[in-house]
Amino acid sequence: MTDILTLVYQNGGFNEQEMAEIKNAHHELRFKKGENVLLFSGISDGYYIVKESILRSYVIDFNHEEMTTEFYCQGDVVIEVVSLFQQKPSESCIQALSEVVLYKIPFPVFQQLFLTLRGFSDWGRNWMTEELFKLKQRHIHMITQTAAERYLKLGEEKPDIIQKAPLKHIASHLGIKNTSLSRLRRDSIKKR
Amino acid sequence: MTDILTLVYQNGGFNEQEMAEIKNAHHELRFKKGENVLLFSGISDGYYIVKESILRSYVIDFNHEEMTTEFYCQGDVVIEVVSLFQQKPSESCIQALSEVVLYKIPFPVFQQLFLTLRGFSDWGRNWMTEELFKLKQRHIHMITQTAAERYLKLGEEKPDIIQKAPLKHIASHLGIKNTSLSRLRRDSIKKR
DNA sequence: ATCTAAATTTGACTTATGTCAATTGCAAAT
DNA sequence: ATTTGCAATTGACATAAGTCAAATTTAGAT
Repeated sequence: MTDILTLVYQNGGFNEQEMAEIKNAHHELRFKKGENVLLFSGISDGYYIVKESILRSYVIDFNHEEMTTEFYCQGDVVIEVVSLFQQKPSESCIQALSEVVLYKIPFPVFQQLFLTLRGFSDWGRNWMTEELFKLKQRHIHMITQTAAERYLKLGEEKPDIIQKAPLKHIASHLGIKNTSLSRLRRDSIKKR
Repeated sequence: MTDILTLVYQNGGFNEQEMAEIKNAHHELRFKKGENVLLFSGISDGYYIVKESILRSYVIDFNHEEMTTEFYCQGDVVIEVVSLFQQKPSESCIQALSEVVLYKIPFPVFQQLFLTLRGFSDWGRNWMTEELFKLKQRHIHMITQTAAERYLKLGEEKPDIIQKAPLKHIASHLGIKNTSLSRLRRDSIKKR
């Protein structure tokens, strides 16, 4: 099995020594189901990558309901961008959806890498660029596709989530109510 | 009247000399109504800031319809992020909604600034960070608020747009059909 | 293993927004 | 000033998703 960190950084254009330096900056960390990697109003203490299992990030919306804004699977970078880069209180909460294993770079080490390894800040900017692109795409999908189409799409992109995450979190992430997703699932099974 | 560029860069922590260097990198440029600052599949040739009037950026969605993804008003930074930073063909098109005056930094100059002025790349990262935050907020609003609420919000944040942009563009930006926005406007006037 | 609370499912009904088609308004080009 | 075509409005009806409440299933705690 190829190691996750190699996959994550493979397109950064790092040489062997740089790659080793980056990898060494990470250490493994576990969270139990339901534990929080980052709390509301907490200040991000580092940068994480998912080694195993799934997490979600959520906010409390204007109707005082939880809304899942992101799911994280193996290989995903787990960041609350504003809180990490500007060291401000987080607007969202990041939570393990089951026993989870992460790689962490603590903030001071992260900052150091950013300053000393030119390629690392480039890598970071590219990551942000892609993130912006994905958010724009998501917005387009939200507007132009039905909930059923969005559900199928999530299933293709993150099959783990469809299988393992609780229905209510998937529903809020898709922008529909639990009841609607429940019916959606029933009906899409019927069709087959 | 305070000059736009001062406002745009005031929180970047630049000293006077740096500020002057940045400002000097810009030059003024005009576009006529309907002209494109960036075309589909074009490669971004620089970075723009709105001096006067309004623009929009749009994509062609899965139903082969135009969808306005962003409006730009005075002081806004006009970028197609992926195309600028990765010099890839643009997925969207940026268009002047009337006679428009922009400040431009041509790509090579932009890149130079990025490399030589430490604070400029920091400024860029902060801009991206905020952009990511805004996109997430927009997503939350799209899910939790009604079209009428989103319309009012746009009116508060970008009153210029509500007044000057064509209804159909506002509608597609809000994620509703022209007909629905037309009715929305009628009904909200009635209420008063 | 049992109990309890939370998550999911389902039914009946409501609401926001979409669809389609006809009409009117308006602005650019001649 | 007149024409022409796109933009906006409106009516009648359709549909996706929401609401509320009850029934059932599931997972955690004891």
